[in-house]
Amino acid sequence: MKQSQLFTKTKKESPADEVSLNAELLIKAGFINKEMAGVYSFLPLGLLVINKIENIIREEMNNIGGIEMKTTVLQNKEVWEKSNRWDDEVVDIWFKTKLKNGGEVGLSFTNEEAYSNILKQYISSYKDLPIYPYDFKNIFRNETRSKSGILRGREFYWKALYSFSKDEAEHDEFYEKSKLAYKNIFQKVGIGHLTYMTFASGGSFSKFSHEFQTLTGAGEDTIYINENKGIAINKEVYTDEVLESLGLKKEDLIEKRAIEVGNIFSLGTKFSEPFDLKYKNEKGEDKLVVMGSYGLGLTRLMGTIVEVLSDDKGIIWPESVAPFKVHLLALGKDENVKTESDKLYEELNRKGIEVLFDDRIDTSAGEKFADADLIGIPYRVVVSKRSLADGGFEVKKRTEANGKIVSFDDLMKLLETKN
RNA sequence: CGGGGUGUAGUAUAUCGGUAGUAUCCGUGUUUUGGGAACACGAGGGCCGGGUUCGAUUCCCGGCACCCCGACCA
Repeated sequence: MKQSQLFTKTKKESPADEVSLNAELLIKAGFINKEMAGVYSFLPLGLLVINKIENIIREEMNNIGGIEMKTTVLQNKEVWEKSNRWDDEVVDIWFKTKLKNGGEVGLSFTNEEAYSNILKQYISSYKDLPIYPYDFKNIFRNETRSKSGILRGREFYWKALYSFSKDEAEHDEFYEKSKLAYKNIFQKVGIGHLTYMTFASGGSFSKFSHEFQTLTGAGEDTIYINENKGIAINKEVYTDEVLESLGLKKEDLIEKRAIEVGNIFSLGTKFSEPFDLKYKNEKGEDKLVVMGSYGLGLTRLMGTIVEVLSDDKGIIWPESVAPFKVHLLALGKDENVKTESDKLYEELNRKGIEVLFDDRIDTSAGEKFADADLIGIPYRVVVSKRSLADGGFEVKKRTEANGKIVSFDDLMKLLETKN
């Protein structure tokens, strides 16, 4: 993409109405636009990042048997009454509205009911199980206080998978697989080293759930981590009994602030009962389906990556989720610079290497450098009179202080290698 | 939901009970081009409603919006 065609512009000043680092950087760099408190649009650059994250998650979910679909945002009141979660006294984060004909609808804040209701039509035999449907969708929660930019919004984008298994054993097997898939996801998006699988409360569903918590001061949770074992305990279940059952000792744990980037739950028959979600086993007996839920907020994950990976100049995207792999800067109005940078741009596109080309004519070198640092694309390639005189193109990683001059061929070789 | 704070050009801010200033951004022109270039000219502003006052952007009341702390958080 040519930067001259990208309508977003970077901002020099930090927004006055945002304090959180993720919102500040993402707004300054032109990834998101604030619509109201806790509600953000994703601009071209932001959408590219979300798409990258989405594809990583999709790949991992498909690997463990997930099958993608799409549930609706508008929710049927009657369906939620079955599980007793329509009442505002029970769930206080509903956005609800009226239909013109007088009926009521809600905007989905989670998907258990929708999936249970749909799957009831298709599950009737043990031969139909297990199944693992999931979707990516926008979710709405009427939070009394949204905060921290895109870390806690009223509208956000998430992935939710639900497991439908014949029994506890089959459920447990998938549950363990999902843990590994989640670990892979966080590893791939570049925050694996800061993300701990954390024992947490299972709420009203089960004794425990597992959260994936990324260490950051911007987080909302306090967890106790065991660095050697790579696991943690949420403060909400930090008791002697739990420590003992997990074989952890207090003296090996360190208290940290963290943000929950994913959460997996065993649901048991909490939803299959009210929805009468049963199947016939081999003996012709009716059995309740055993369920699990596996959530992951993509927008929160994107915000977390920014919180954790940036410096005083801007964002430092891991290559796996960066909007582009290469930021190509053409400096000056020299004809050779134009010719060579155009040529390089075309060649990168031809090879399928994602590139943002700063082809703006009247923009100074300093401004282009500052923009490149702020936007945070992994590789910066400079074409200028000076670089050409020195023998080619200057390439610099966002994480490095100084670049080096390389020839056209060496540059292509470098950028073609998979990391 | 409890507490605290803030609303002034697109953005960031200053001052002020009496013609609202600066930077940036935007437009035009000239000179520039390796770390947010320089000069000139130009365009652009007081959240909404009420009150006090000769006069309110400023003071008072109400509303709305936004931020922060806490509560909450499948």
